[in-house]
Amino acid sequence: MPKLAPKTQAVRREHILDAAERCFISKGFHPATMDDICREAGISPGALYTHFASKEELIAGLCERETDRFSKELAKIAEAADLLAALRSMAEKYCCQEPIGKVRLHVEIGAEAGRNAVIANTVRGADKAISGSLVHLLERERDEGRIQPTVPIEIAVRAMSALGDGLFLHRTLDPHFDPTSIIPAMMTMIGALLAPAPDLREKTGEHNS
Amino acid sequence: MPKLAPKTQAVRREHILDAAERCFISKGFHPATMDDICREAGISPGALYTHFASKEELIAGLCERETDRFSKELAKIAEAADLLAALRSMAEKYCCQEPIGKVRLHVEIGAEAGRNAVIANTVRGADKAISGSLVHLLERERDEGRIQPTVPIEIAVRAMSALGDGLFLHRTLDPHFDPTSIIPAMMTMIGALLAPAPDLREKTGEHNS
Amino acid sequence: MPKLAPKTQAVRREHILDAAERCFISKGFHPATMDDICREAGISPGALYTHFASKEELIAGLCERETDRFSKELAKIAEAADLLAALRSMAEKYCCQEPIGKVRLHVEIGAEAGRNAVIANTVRGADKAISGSLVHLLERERDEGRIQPTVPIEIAVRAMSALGDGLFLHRTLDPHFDPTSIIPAMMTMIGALLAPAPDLREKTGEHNS
Amino acid sequence: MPKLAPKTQAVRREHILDAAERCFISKGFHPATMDDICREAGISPGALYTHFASKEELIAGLCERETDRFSKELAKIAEAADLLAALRSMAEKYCCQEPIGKVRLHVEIGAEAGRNAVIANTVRGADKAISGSLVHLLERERDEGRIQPTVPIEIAVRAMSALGDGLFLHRTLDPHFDPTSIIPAMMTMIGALLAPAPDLREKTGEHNS
DNA sequence: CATGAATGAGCGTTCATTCAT
DNA sequence: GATGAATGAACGCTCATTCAT
Repeated sequence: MPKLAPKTQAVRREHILDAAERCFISKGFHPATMDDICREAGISPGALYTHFASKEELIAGLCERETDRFSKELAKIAEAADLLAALRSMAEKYCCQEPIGKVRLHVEIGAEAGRNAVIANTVRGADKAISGSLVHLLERERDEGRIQPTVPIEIAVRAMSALGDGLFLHRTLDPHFDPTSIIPAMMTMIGALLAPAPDLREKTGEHNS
Repeated sequence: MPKLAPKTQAVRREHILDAAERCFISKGFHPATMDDICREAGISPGALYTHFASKEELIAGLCERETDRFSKELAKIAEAADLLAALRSMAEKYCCQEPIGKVRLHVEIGAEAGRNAVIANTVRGADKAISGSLVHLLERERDEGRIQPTVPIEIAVRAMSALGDGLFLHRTLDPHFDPTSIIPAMMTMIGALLAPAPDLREKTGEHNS
Repeated sequence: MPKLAPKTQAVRREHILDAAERCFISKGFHPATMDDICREAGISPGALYTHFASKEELIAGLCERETDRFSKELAKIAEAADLLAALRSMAEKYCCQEPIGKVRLHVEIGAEAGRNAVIANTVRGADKAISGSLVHLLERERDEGRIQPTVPIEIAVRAMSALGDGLFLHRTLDPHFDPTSIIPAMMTMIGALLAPAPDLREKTGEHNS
Repeated sequence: MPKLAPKTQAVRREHILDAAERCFISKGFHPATMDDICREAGISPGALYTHFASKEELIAGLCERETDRFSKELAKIAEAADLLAALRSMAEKYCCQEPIGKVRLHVEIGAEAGRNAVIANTVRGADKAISGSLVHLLERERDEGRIQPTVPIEIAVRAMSALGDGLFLHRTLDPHFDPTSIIPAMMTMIGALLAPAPDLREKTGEHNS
């Protein structure tokens, strides 16, 4: 019996990942059992384990897929002429429009990464990919003279990313919290980061001294 | 053994909470078992359950304790004359000096809160207490004319808090990440939030239109 | 500190027994915990254990009390002139009017007796006391010529008692079952037992051949 | 390991049921643990739980099996020409020959049914099946003129069944009690029930008025 | 390759009983 | 005598993973 055609393999993987995602979102990472996922995917445990060696590989797979998807959207957004408008779109997309179930799963994966090196590596890889794109985008902007040359880009990206992730945590804790309400404040912060106001630089402006 | 003096009771509770915290920090919330905690505290399961009715009450207890401690430090810091300096101290204290184990636990509790209403309520209560203090602090500053009257305080506090929590998530994901490196950027962002630069308000200034 | 006055002792015992009975009836023998009983009685476990050395002594105590009460009622009923009418009263009292909670407890105690010699002995003692009274009653009836001299009294009492206990089991299994509906049939059976009809003796009449 | 043939499944179930029955009989329903049963059956807890979802399903299974077996024997006995002889056989079979362990378990299940609706339903179903057969048998006898048309069959069956169950309770309480000694009395009672002696009907004859 | 029955260590929690105060 | 905190063995059940078919 020859190996399954790679394409079939990939399709099956996606199918399982879909099922796993639905289960993780609806029940949570720990409460969802491998049997739940098998049932959702309509396959047997043995079949699942030929594609993913463990529960943690399932989240690893989910992370990668999510990163790919997000990177593509990010690339599209990055083509916009106005940087701040593009960043605002990203914030709205990522922080506000993401369904609460995915937000919760995202936080659960973060928590899990703190204890599990395999997951931590995967998540770190995903973060690097996305942050890397952003860094590239900002470097281009800087090189083309659209943002201050003194802006510490890596740090700015980290701060922006932290802000977004923090919003995820807040959405997890309080389902009534409406993230759109702080988009303006976020833009103020981001704007300040990328083009520090001269009058503030005397008080707080360590990052470009 | 007549009723333990309330003080002794409290001491015992603290003792158990200490043991639980050590276990949760070293093994994680889910992997740490009630037996681990009993062993660490040197008591029997029955004794533990006379003080805490369940594993989730243990984290509730930990949350409350942490909130109390943090609130006290916050109060002390808030007495400083210079608001931005005070906020910087807080950021350093909370985002940078917190040991990585506690940071991880903090994120795990956040993740758990997304699935468990009891924990969610506890954490929400803790957040409210701390955010409330910050709101009061900023309102006083505003009333005394030290920050712009147009600043939307609740939102600013939420954004600052999200920024801090996001840093926690980043520390969890990457143990090599040094949070002190973005304190300056954080201060830029916070400074902008509390006294938006006029030249940015045209571009991003929705929050005080 | 001198021993508690015997009377106080007895009062306390009754009080505990009352609480235990309420708990056993409402929750069942196994599900009711010693703590439930302490709470119901308003005393501490230590106090309970000075009066009853174990959970099984509690049911032993309950059995004895019940037997005493029932014996007294039986004695009163036995004074009636008409034997069959008296037996019918007893059947109604014991099989029909007993509240379902007590019926259930009675069966639970029977089940427990099958595994626990202490309880078995107590229950056996209670049964003996009651059956003994009935035997005496019937012997008197026989000696005074009111029932056939050939009736095997011990066996008849056993059969009557089994019939009553069986009804308990049926009430336990089916809460909708109305025991009054079979009182007439029971009386037919008891009547036949005490004065076997000559025409039946040819077919079934071993017991007085 | 593809799906086990239904037959193999059934064999496995029987094997587990056998082990459970041995454990319940030797230790009692509550004291016997799931681990005891696994050890007795030579399987792991997980394997047990693929066949029976809980401890209570195990007794449900035992009840059904017992009912099936008993129904078959009852059917065989019912073919006998002489009704009273058949009933006597049944009484001997059911009340006397049943080993004491099974008798105890039977009573324990009855006690449990008083507190546990799932078990109560199962037992009630089993009772209905058996009583139903008896009712049919007696109706046939009546229709063929072999017992009085006035006999209230349902009630008679209930009374006979209660008598048998009561004997179970007595055997549980007193292991030295010999149930064969009251078979004759039982037959007298049953005989009276099915063909009430005219001379008794004036005194006790409510059931066919 | 798929199947699904089986594994088995381990979980959070309970509760009759004890005994220092 | 009373108190109630403490004990600790035990329980029913779960579930990620394996492997014979």
